[in-house]
Amino acid sequence: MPPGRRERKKAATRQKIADTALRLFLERGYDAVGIREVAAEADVAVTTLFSHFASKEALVFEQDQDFEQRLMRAVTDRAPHEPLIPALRREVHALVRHCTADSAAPIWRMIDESPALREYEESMRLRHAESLATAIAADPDLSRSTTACRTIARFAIDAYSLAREAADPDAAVDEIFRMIEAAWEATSP
Amino acid sequence: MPPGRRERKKAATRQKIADTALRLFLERGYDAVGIREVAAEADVAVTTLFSHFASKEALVFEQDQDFEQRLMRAVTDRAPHEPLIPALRREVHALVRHCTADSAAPIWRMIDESPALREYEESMRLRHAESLATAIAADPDLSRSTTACRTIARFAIDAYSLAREAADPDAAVDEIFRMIEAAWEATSP
DNA sequence: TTCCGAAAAGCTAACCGTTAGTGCTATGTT
DNA sequence: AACATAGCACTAACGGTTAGCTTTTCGGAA
Repeated sequence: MPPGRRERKKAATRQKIADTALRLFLERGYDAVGIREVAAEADVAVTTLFSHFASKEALVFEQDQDFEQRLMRAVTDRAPHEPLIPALRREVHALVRHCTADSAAPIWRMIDESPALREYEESMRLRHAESLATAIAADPDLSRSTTACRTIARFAIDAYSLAREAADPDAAVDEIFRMIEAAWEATSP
Repeated sequence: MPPGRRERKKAATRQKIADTALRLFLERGYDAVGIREVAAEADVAVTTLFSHFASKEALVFEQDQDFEQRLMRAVTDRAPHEPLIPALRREVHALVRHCTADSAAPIWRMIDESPALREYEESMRLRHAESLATAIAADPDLSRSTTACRTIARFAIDAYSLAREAADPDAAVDEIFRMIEAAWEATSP
């Protein structure tokens, strides 16, 4: 059954809000644009805006679920008997490249300049680390302690976060993952 | 010259605000107590409260600078030629014990129950990691890359954060630091 | 001692993100 | 055709935070 008119309209409203918000934020700065302004420009009521997005920050990180699912799939969908760490490294490489692409630069500059957005992203990363830890703990090939799984998941997210800020992001991913590889091997029986 | 009356009064006001806030928060819940209420109970104006504390959350994490300085001193004040990782592990052990002591339990329960406080603490941890990374990078005995220093600092903070939530915090610190030790050795030439 | 400049504290009034309450309108279903 | 419901709008408010301005209090110089 194809999506009905109702769902299409809802999706369109959501998209229009997100597009309008991002445009205004990039034009005039995140902090300088109020929620009431975004709603007016998108021609919706403030309450409608908040029925689509849980907070002002969520307007910026619209597709953060992609991020989370890609990390988990890097673990669950990897080839049989492929070791964990290289699979994770490959995915983190891809994510970092995606974030450091020239087209994404203005958005990340905006995020860096707003403490509220930075805090929100930090919080998001922790959620992602928890999901990743669950995926790792669920793999029967690995069978490490809960603490080891959560630790490696945090380390992988740290790699993403640190590499994004490094002068040479690609090299930073490799450098950090050499450390993560050693940490992971230190947990095997 | 000993501190004058002015500074003593200022410190007393600050302390009274912090004590009142913590008492009210523990009695009736962080979210259930408003800033105006804290100010009234401490007998100060709201603006005075905000001249002493940057935010409502900062009322709870009053002495977070202690935390930051203890971590940095564990690096800078360690015995000559003492390796880095054991010194860090010792300090993280102490910090975790301090936070998981019975007397601190109600405070951490309150923090766990409030998303705003959790986010604030996450943000604090990142700041602490940056300070720690600076201290590590400044040690001439170590001479690792900037990325390696920042990575190890993050890992140490992760250890603190993860161990605090583990069933056996002491054992978790040891387990995670075995991983950190391996990661650190993977960076030596 | 007296007086001045500055720091601390106060008051008012607002801004901004967010939510509850209520009702209207369009859509999918019977 | 009629009903149930999801989406949206509007108003009004709440709570954290800040700007602007006045008053009090202290430290030191005259």
